[in-house]
Amino acid sequence: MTQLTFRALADPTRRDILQMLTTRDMTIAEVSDQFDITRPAVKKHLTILAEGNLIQVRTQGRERLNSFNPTGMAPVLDWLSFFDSFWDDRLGALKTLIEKEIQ
Amino acid sequence: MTQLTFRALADPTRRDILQMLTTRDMTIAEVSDQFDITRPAVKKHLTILAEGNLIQVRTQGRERLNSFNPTGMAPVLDWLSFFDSFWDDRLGALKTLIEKEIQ
DNA sequence: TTGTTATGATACCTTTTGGTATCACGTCAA
DNA sequence: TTGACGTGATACCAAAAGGTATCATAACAA
Repeated sequence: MTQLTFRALADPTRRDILQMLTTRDMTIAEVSDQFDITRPAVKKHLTILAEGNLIQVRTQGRERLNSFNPTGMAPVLDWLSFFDSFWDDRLGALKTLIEKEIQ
Repeated sequence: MTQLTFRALADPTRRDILQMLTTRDMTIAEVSDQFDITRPAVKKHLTILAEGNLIQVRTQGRERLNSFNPTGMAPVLDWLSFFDSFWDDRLGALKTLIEKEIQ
């Protein structure tokens, strides 16, 4: 669902969390340490990110490791591609071409 | 402000309005005709889109024409470019290269 | 001038959102 | 086994979001 992805990206804290998770997988506690909000608040953000398919969670003992899921960004990229011709024709055309070539 | 752009894109109605405005400039009344919500509701959406710098408004007599502003999407593209290496290295590199060439 | 039309602005309501405090539960180590 | 630790879940709160109804204002036309 495209809406769940955009919703997940609408909050600045969640966007920051997402960028953090690109450096390494983290537990909730580790993520919480980086922000001035409580762990339950971070948990809520992670839940919304998971609903938007932007992170994946795997259990390891009593820890739960959260990792960035690049695939989840696809709906946003797709939606944005609608506007390709507006910001630059050449770039848009090339992007389409390369994306086709990849498959 | 990046946040104002993401906030503007978070609502599905606003995203639809934006796509509509790529076909032609429209007044509030014209936009309202396309949705099942009242004109004041549409006005609110247009205000938020304007705050996100995604549309521009010009007065023409007693009408106010709303037009899509492609430049406003830049903060989102910039933020997304952070993840370029994740979804495809070749595409990301090429994009950066072309963007530089354009300037 | 007067009525219609296009729009802006305000007040108000309900739901969602972002946050805290708190408790319950499973897991690891001594 | 017992205590500490990491996490999930729930209840609750204030603010923001999305919506409607309604009124005010400016411009066009007869």
